[in-house]
Amino acid sequence: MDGWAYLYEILEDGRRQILDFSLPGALIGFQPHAASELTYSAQALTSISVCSFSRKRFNDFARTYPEMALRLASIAARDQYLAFHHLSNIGRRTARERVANLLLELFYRARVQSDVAPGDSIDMPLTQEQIGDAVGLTNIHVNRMLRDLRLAGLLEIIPAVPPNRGGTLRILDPDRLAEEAGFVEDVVLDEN
Amino acid sequence: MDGWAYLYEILEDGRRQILDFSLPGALIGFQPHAASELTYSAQALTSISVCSFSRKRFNDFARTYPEMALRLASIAARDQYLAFHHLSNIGRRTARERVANLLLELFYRARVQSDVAPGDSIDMPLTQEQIGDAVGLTNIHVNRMLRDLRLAGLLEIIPAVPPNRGGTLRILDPDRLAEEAGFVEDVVLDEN
DNA sequence: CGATGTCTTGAACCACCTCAAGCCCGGTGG
DNA sequence: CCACCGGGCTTGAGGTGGTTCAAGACATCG
Repeated sequence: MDGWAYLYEILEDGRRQILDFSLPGALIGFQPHAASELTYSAQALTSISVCSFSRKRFNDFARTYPEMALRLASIAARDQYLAFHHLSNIGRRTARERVANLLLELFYRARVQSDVAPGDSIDMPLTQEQIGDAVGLTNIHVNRMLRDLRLAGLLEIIPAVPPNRGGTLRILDPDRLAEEAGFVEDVVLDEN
Repeated sequence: MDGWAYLYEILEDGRRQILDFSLPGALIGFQPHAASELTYSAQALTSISVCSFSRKRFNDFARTYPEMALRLASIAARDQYLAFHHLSNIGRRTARERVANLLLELFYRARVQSDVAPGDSIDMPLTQEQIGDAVGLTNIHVNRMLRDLRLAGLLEIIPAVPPNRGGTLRILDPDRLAEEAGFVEDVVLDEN
């Protein structure tokens, strides 16, 4: 309902992949076939407030209100769609494109759910290491890419310090950045 | 209902990312919010037979049979789960691990839906370039990794030649390969 | 029999990683 | 108040995993 979190998976040897970021309105942990355990988990980036459901009662509810179940399927499909875009991003783009793409995505996603003027800045409580783990890069290389993007006059980013402090992103030239990153805005459309 | 296909996305400049492989039983193209266009498409790898639904009638059907809608949500959630694993694979694993992981995943997925004995070989009508596009590598490097895995006595793979001809994969030592790839079998559980 | 597409291998290159050092800042304890 | 510490940012230098370029082999197809 409020705040940011991220979903991640840790590999055997400690490597971490961030799978998605959860902004207000997100549905996480939905897994109808109760048999299997989830192999990924979630971590809050800010103070967050959530609304939790009992899995069983949630399923019963969906069964009696099919419109609800369809909506559920719709949300899952959209999340999968987003995951597909992350796949293309990580699998086939350069480091620079990857971070630009991620930042644009977060920028627009943050904007749809809380009206922010274009060119404005948003709260983005991410550390460079987290950005790296989301796009498959080293924190160090993320740092260099951010520097380059900053020097190119495309964005301003002020770092997040750990205990809930700050972290701000301002996209100075959304169109040019989107051009460079091959970013398409529709990816991020509202889940309605 | 029969045959293999893959879902893929083409970037502006022609780079291709394969997002998922569709085996018999898969549900593809489900996108309830009819507004937006899909930015990815599908391509058959073999002769396939499919069963198609009108989107509207499908939604109506789900509305009257809520159990069906829930099942839909369940499938979508599972597909998302799979996409997450692909993200970890591409984002955080080495080339060798990536191809090993993909081959193991396909091997087990092919096995659950058509009973194949363990250690047996399966039809796998993939070209090395397609493997590369699925795991974010060059066809050339995929070739080297396959050679290494073959020389390590982990698998045998015979290539697929384009018009529906052949393509076979035999995993010689599934456990050792899974160990090396960090592969967990549950990922691939039946969608029931 | 040439054309096409894939597999295969070598050699050179480069994008990104690893290692290492220094900085800044906020928090903590003396 | 200051010394210290930890975590994140920043930058440099060197190494490497994977790419790019190039060439050849082998099958299938018309």
